This record gives sequence, structure tokens and C-alpha cells, in this order.
Amino acid sequence: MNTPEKSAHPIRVLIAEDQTMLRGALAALLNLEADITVVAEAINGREALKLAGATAPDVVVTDIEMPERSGLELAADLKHAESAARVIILTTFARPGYLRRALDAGARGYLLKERPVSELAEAIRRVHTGLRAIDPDLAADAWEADVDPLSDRERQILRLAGEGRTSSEIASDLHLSEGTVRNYLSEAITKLGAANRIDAARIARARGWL
Amino acid sequence: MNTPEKSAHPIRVLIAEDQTMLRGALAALLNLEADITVVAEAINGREALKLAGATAPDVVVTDIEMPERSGLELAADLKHAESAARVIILTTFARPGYLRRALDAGARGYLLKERPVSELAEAIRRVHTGLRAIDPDLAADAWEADVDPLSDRERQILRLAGEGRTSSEIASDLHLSEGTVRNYLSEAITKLGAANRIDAARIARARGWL
DNA sequence: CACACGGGATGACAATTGTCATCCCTCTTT
DNA sequence: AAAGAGGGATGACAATTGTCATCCCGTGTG
Repeated sequence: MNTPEKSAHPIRVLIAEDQTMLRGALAALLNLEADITVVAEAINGREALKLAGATAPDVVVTDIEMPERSGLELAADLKHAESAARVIILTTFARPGYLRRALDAGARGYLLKERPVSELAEAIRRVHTGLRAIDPDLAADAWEADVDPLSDRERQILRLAGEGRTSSEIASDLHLSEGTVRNYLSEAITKLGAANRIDAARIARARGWL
Repeated sequence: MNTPEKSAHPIRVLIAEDQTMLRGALAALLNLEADITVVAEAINGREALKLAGATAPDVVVTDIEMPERSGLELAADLKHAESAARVIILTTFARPGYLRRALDAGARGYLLKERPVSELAEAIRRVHTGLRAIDPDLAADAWEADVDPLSDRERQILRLAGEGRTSSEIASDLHLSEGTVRNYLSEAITKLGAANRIDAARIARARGWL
């Protein structure tokens, strides 16, 4: 297997993705592109931030759902650290809530894993020149998508409820009274138009609010 | 980009995986191997079965969770069709239940997406020569893993309950009385040692029983 | 034929969950 | 100082959920 010559100043890319096989495959394929070079690979957001500091990539391609620190948090971290790296979110999920959060966190690209690798390379080039690269399917309904109506507490409690914890368990976990937990849950259920806590958790997850 | 010479009789591989980016990346990388050629790509189990008939692959690499027809069902279908293709399951999930079902369905390999692509190529070669390729982490506790204790009805009802449907909804969906639904759910909860239906659904999912 | 067995149904009871109106504190804002 | 607003707590009540003992009915099976 021979590597083609790199151009004088290839685009320096960092990949953050927790699934080894996909991460390795993407790195290998992107490295075959003449104008792209993968300078680092991270398995979660925390590691990615560290490596970004050390390798000064031009573009960071990151998954969202990773242990330790998510891709959305990574985007925010990089922005906060005033890194020059442009961020492209690469995810399975076409959740409007995710896209919105990604853009708020300063991401310049949002691409689905449903698309071929060639589009990723294309997105990297676009973003490197300062343009945006938003998946067309999502770009449309992103802004008309409704905003997460949940408060922090509601979200937090709903997350636990969705894992099967009972009201009283959640209450003692969070040092709240059981009644209060039920109140928050009830609020969340009405806000989401759900039938019960499980349904509410499902809806929130599907929209990328959890 | 130049493709290396293929050997006279390369291993013919079919890939079934619903996520386009991973599917494309794997196909591209495997094609770079001198002794492997990807003869077809499918986005679900149904399509894979059809393509397997048309292309007579030596090895089928398949994901488990796909729409239409899962990788486990595909393995069973191929066995039933007396296909000569050897099946390698490639999945994110280290669920003992999945491995067991895979082996029962006649799969010769079980590999996690947590491993590098090189291991996939290696597994393909092993399986092609008639050997097995089971992820070492799983091989150990696979057989001592407990068997799915749920009956079909219990599983079916638990699945619906896990999606947030109420007992009465499930009852009318399945033409059962509400009390009966509660009975099954209660059974499932005890069998799994869960705290409630949500917890039970979570546990069953985690073990690959749902 | 008698008997066990599995799928399904009932009825009853306790615990958990969902809903509401109200109330109590702290902060802000005016 | 008065008026809101947000986070949290209570209490009460209805609906849903979880648990059990029992029962009915068709299928095997000895």
C-alpha cells in the first residue's frame, strides 16, 4: 500500500470517534487524499482536546456520543480555548436538537454517518476554506425545530427515570423529596406531550434533548 | 489511487452494514488487501440475502442491528438456504446473548467494532480457511453466560413496555386482557431481578435478549 | 381416562406514579 | 418595600403498575 505524495501544506485533521474500527478506517482513507493528513486520533472528547492543543489541527472531525466528554462539549471546549481548529460534527443522529447545539457551540460542519466518505473529505475542504458544511437534509428544518423546553432539573431527572430508577431512588440520589421528583416528571411529561415518564424519556432522546 | 494486483483467487466478500460511511470505508480498505475483494454491499439483511444468491461470496461480514432483517436473521437465512458463505458478525455490542444466537445461527466469526480493521481482514482469512474467529474477550464468558429466561410473549410485551406503551395499550395491540399483560410483565420483572418494567427492558436489552 | 402443563383471564390489594392546588423560601427587579 | 419568579416541598386523590392466588380450557401423555 503506497501513500501518495502530500501537497506542501495538507489540511491537518484530528479525528475523535470512540469506535475503533470506524476511526481507523476513516483515518486511513482520509490519509489517502493528497491534500489531507490525519495528525491525531482521539477516542473521546477529553483526549481530543488535549491532542488538539499538542497538534494544532486545522479541522477536527468528531462524533457526538462518546464517553468522558461528548463531541458537542468538545466543540464548546475548543471555542472556549480559542483554538483555531474548525469543527465538523459527524454523527448517526439527525436530531434537530443536536444540530442546534452543535452550531451554538461553534461547529462549522454537521454531517451524518449515513453519507459516503467522499462527502466527509469534501466537507473538510469546505470547512477549511471557511465555509460551512451542513447536511442538506437537516439544514432545512433545523431552525424551525422547536427548542428544548426542559429545565436542567427536568432533563436530569428524566434521564434517570429513563434508566428505570424509581421516583424515590432519584429523590435520594439528588437530595430532593420524592414529591418534588414526581412534580418535575409530571411537568416534563406535559411539556413533551408524553403518556408517561418512559414515553417522555423516549421523546426527549429522539429530539436530542437528553 | 491505484489498486494493487489481486491474487488469482481472492476471497470474495459481501458486506452488510446499514451505516453508509462505515460500509464504504470498510469496503474500500478491504479492497486494498491483495487477497480480498468485496463483491457486494448491502444495507440490510434482506438485501444481503438477495445479493449473496447473486454473487456467491466466500465470506459475509454483517452488522447485527439493521432495518428490515438483522444480521442474526441473515445468518440463519443463509444457513437455511444452504449457502456456502461463511458468516462473520461485526457489531458494537459485546452481548453474550448475541454471540450465543450468532453461533446458533451458524456464524463462524464474531468481531467487535471496537477492534482495528486489520483484525477484520485477519478474521476473514481465518474464517475462509474454515477456522473460527471469535473475539477473545467474549469467547471466554460466552458459554457460561445465562440463557434468555424470557418466553416469547414476555419478550414481546417487554419490548413494547420499554417503548413507553401503557399496559392497556399493549393489551389491545396484542388482543390480550390488561391483567394478562401485567402478569407477563410481572413475570419478566422477577425473572430479570429488575425493579420495574423499565429496568427490566434495560436489562434485557443489555444482554441482547430483546 | 386421569393428570399435568402452558396460555390466558379474574379479582383483589398494595405500591408507585401522575396531577394539582398551595405554600415556603430566596433572589431579582422595580 | 412590594411584586414576581424560580426551586423545592406538602398533601390529597386518581390512575397505573406490580404481585398473587386462583381459575378456565385446550393439548399432550402415560
